[in-house]
This record gives sequence, structure tokens and C-alpha cells, in this order.
Amino acid sequence: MRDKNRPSLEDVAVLAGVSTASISRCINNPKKVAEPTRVRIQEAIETLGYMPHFGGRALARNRTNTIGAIIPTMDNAMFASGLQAFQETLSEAGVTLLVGSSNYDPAQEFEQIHSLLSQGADGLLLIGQARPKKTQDFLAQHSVPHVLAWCFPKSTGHHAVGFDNQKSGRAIAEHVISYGHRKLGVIAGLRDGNDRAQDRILGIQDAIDAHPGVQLLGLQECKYSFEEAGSALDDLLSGPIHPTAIICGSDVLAVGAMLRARDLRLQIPEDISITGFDDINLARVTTPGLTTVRVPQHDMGRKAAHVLLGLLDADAPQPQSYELMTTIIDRGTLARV
Amino acid sequence: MRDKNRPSLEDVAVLAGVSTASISRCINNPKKVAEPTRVRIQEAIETLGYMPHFGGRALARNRTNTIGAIIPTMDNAMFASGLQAFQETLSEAGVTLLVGSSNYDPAQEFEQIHSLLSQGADGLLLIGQARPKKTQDFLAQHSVPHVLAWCFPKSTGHHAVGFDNQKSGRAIAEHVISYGHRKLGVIAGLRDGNDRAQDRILGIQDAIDAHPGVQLLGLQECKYSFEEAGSALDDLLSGPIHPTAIICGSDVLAVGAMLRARDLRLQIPEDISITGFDDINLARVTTPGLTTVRVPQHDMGRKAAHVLLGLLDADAPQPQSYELMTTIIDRGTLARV
DNA sequence: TTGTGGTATGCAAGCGCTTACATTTACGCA
DNA sequence: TGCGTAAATGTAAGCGCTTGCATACCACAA
Repeated sequence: MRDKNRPSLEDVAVLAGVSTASISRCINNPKKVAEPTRVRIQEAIETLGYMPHFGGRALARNRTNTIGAIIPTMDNAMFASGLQAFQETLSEAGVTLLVGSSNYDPAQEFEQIHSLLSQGADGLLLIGQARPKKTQDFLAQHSVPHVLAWCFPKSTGHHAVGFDNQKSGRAIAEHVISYGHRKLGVIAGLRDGNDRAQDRILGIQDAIDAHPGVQLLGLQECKYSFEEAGSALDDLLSGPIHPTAIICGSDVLAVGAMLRARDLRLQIPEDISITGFDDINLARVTTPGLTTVRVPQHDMGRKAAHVLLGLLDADAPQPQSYELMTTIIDRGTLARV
Repeated sequence: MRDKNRPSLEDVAVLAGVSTASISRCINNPKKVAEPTRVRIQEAIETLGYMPHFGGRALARNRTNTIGAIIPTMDNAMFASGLQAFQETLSEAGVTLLVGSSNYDPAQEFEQIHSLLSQGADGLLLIGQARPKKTQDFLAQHSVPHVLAWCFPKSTGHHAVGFDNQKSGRAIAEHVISYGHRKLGVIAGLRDGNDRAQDRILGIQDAIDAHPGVQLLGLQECKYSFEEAGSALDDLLSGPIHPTAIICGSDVLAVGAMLRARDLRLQIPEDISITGFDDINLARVTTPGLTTVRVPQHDMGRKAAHVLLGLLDADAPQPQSYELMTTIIDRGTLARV
């Protein structure tokens, strides 16, 4: 059973001629060890190539120094870059990141939560606020420290670092309307199990309701892929009246729609306006550049890490939630009518 | 010390009226437990909301069921999507992913290796083949099971799942030359500590050397950002003779160059041809679409996971390395001259 | 009845580390 | 010289789980 090659504290202790307790102290709290012994211990550690055994440590401390993040997918640059910032910040604090992905499926998310927790994650980063009761209960029952990102729930009881999707959805819609558009189309992500998509739509609806004369000609939900967004555009254009602007629930959808529009020989924004949401790299690259909503992804990742770390550090000032602001980036896909 | 709320095996054992051993067996090897007891145990587990303690388990088994991946950055869709596939595959096998990022810095990579290993990673996914002796030695000394991705080293001694960067670099250069280009420029990633960037350049050089009359007018190295690539393009265009084609070491660089070219009112590909490398989403979105080298990112991630899992499974057939093939995707940024 | 072999369960010894507490040592001061 | 105090170190008891081995039980055959 015992890995023959792996030196243990015991081995180091023998080599250095001290007790295992001193070694442990030397590693975790060097000040408590006298200078000369510390040096001796250091040498012993080096020559043996000793590395603390994770299991032993986790067992004794009841802490793993590990934090889990469960995101829909890293295939979307949106989440990948938030995660990158999150990871960097954790790393600076000596905490390791565990990653799980849910593929936008609440059931998979639950599984991953379970999985990461049983891998000893001390805390969790979760995306969005809406989740099945089962999941909520589970988190509560095990009193899992966690923070929500990519959202900013009105209700309390959760720590969150994110933005108000509904407000932002409304903002971009108002923006489009302010450009004179009256006939709108919407391409959104699948609402089911995705509160961000849902809230953005609600926000868009709010804006439309607030402006008599503005009408929603069609609302398509689809997966976050170029192809599906393209088909969604086809559907929106299949009616008798064409929308003059398509508000999309994410940049990926918007770009998919743009690609399709180009195939259809529609000029953007002359023939049709399109807006995105997220402001990932893609949005800078299209011709014309995509008018979209900037979400401070890096900032969100970094702050979320700080809040989570604070949550785990008993004697840190209890961290709050942060609401981050989104801004509209005007590039070239929104025309005045 | 003992977390009062967390039920232990002991607690479950008492409730179910059996020994801890049976519970353990029931969890890890249900067949070894009689039906009625199993049911009783299951109920006890449910009512207590029991979850095995990770530390205890890791200690007893000397195994964490955890695999670490250290990539340069998730900010590049290239790595993010490979990682996504990697994670999904691990997850199917019940293994959890630990993530570290090196930011293309060998020193940071070493740190992360150390860190993930001391977090108990059973194995490691690493990007590329070249690393400092210190790192190599460390991996050897601790006999860390690991696989290399995004490369395919000629030398044996490592498991690898990837492709030959030099060969692929040569291929795209040959392709450009076959289109009639004789005056080339190159924008590459920083070679230092990045063997992929290095090898791609070597390949390009190979192609140039093989074709008398073809000349390399300039080679710029820069970070993988739009801005830096833009400046690199400026530099390449500052000489007396302009290259007719710019071969870029990644799609991000290529897109950066395209963006800059557009600012300079250069038509692509009429005034200048540009090629990329990786085939990430960006490449599909530019106008015209980017001619690039497709790297099978998902496939690579998936296969790497399989190899690594095989490496850890004592009685699995010893896995080999896989060389994956890259293909050139012709879109619209390469003109015939 | 006894013996045999198989199956289900319990017992208890670790796995490697941390840490409360006990012990030793060194030193200053009356 | 002896005593008190603080700093350095050692002792040993867990932390929660797995697993080799021992035990108990049962069905069946001789």
C-alpha cells in the first residue's frame, strides 16, 4: 500500500534528527522553529524531495485549500476568461481550482456540485441564480460556502459578484429603440435552466413595454452556436414584416446571425441591425464591429475569487456582494432609422 | 476540530446498525454487500446526507482521483476548448480536473506543477515539450504520470497527444508559397519558453529554405494579443520591400494583423495575404474568413484524457501516444499572386 | 452428525499529517 | 545557587477511510 518512493514526514524527521511535529511546524509556521533546526529540516526536505501528502494533510486539517468552479462551458470565451481571472487570483492565495462544467444543464450542474464537493472543495463558484430546489437544498444542507457570478440576485442570502442581466437587457434594448427601431426581433439562449438568458429577455421586454409603438416581431431561443443562431435569423425573417433590428442574447448568437445575414446578402447595419451581449473578442473582429454589452469578465472572476476566499477565511471581514456595471459598446452593427 | 455537522462513516454505521467496513464496501463495491443491508445502508446515507470525507479517503487509498492540467491561459479559445473536452472526458470517468495556468512562463509552470501535485493530482496534462531541466527532473524524481499535448515530440520517453508543430508550420508555409508568394513576413509568438511557437517558425523556415527564390523579409515575435500583432505588422511593413503574405503563428496574431491592416486601408487579400494557425472561432468570423491551420482541439483534449486515465489505471493496456493531423482550411485571406 | 466451501460481516491496523499538551532547555534575576 | 519564565521540541492522540484477515453463518454433501 505504502508508496515506497514517497518520503513521509517520518523520513524527513529521521534524517533531520527531529520529531515529525517540528517538521510539520517548520512547514506550516516556520517562526515556531529555531533557526538552526529550520535549516537542518530544510536540507532534509530538499535532499529527500519531500512533499506533504495531500490526503494526510486534508484529513488532519479538515481543509483542502481547494475551490471549485462550475460553469456552463469553457467553450464560450465569456466563461473561459472569467475563469482565467478567477484561477489566477486563487493561485496567488495558494488555493487550487477545481473545474466542472454543466453544459447549461441543471442536472449536470448538480452532479458536478456533488462531485467537486466530494473532492473536498472548500467552496464553490456557481453561475447564475436559478437552480432546482434539490440543488438549493443540497447547498444549504451541507452549508457550502459559495458565490454566484454572472448575476446579481435581488434576494439576499447568497453572495454574488455579477451584474443585473435584466437591467442590462433593458439597457441594450432601450439603446436600440433610441436609435429609432420600432420592429424588433430577438435571438436568445435557451431559457430553460438559464436565468441569465431569461433575465435578459425580461429586460428587453421591459424596454419594449415602456415604449408604445415598439413591437416584438419574433423571439427565437436557440443554443449558443453560430449555426443555430443562423437558423433563428431565418425564422425571424420568415414573417411578412421584417424586424429592423435583432437583439441577441450573446455575442455568439449575434455573430451567428451576422454570418447568416451575410450569406443572405443583407448589409449590416443598412439592411438589418444586430446587437450582441458579453463583448468577447469575437465582437471586435466582425465587419462591422459588433455593438454589444460589455460584461467585465475579468473583474468578475477576480472579485468572485476574493469574496470566496474571504468566505473561507474565518477571521476576514465578512465579504459582501458586488454588483458590477455593464456598458454598451457602440461599434458598427446598429444603425439609426 | 471535528466538524460537528458532518456525518462520518461511523455515524452512518451506527444508524444502519453495521460496521464502518460494510458502509465503505457498500460505497466502493456494492456487490460485496447483501441486498438488505445495502438498502439499509443507503437509507442511512440518505437521511444523514453523508458524503465521504475526501482527506480520509485520499489518505487510505493514496489516490485522489484528480488530474491536473496546466495550460498557458484559458483566455485563448485554443486551450479553453481543448480543456473543455479534457474535462468532460475526465468527468465521465469520475475524475476531477484541477487547473493551473502558466501564462507561457516556465517558472510559473513549475510552480503550478508543484502546486497541483501537492494538491494530490494523480497525473498531469502539460502543454508542449520543452521545459527547463529543473522541471524535467522534478517530474522524473516524483515519477509523475503525465501527458504532453499540443506537440508531438520525436524523442520517446513521454506520452503525448498532439501534432507536429514544425511539420504543420512547414505545411502552411508551403501552401502560401504554392500560391505564388515569394516575399514573406512572419508574426510569431514569443519563442522563449514556447516550443510550439518555436517549432512553427522552424517549419516555416524549412519551407522557405526548400524554395530558392522565396525570401523571409521579416520575423516578428510578440505576445498573443491583437494590439501586439498589429504593431508587429507595422514593423513588417516598415521596410523598403513589403511582404506579399504574412504567416502568423496563431489565429489571434493573424486577426490582430488583419485588424491593423484594415486600419491601414489595406485590402485583404488583394494588398496583403495573411494566414493563421489553430482555427478557433475567430477565424470563421473575420471578413474575409481566415485561411488557417486546423488543430483538432477537442479531439486532442479527449484523447489526452484517455491516455492519462489509462496511465493511472494499473491494469489497463498501456496507452501510447497519438499523433493528430492538422489540416489547412482555405478561407479567404490568402490570394494567388 | 460432521465437514466443506462460500458468502456476509466485523475487527482493527494503518494511511501521513496536525496539534494540544507535556517536557526539556536556556536564560535572567534575586 | 535556585527559581521562574518563555521558547523549542517531543509525545501521542486523533482526523475518516480502506482493507487484510478473522469470524460467523448458511447450505449442502457425505
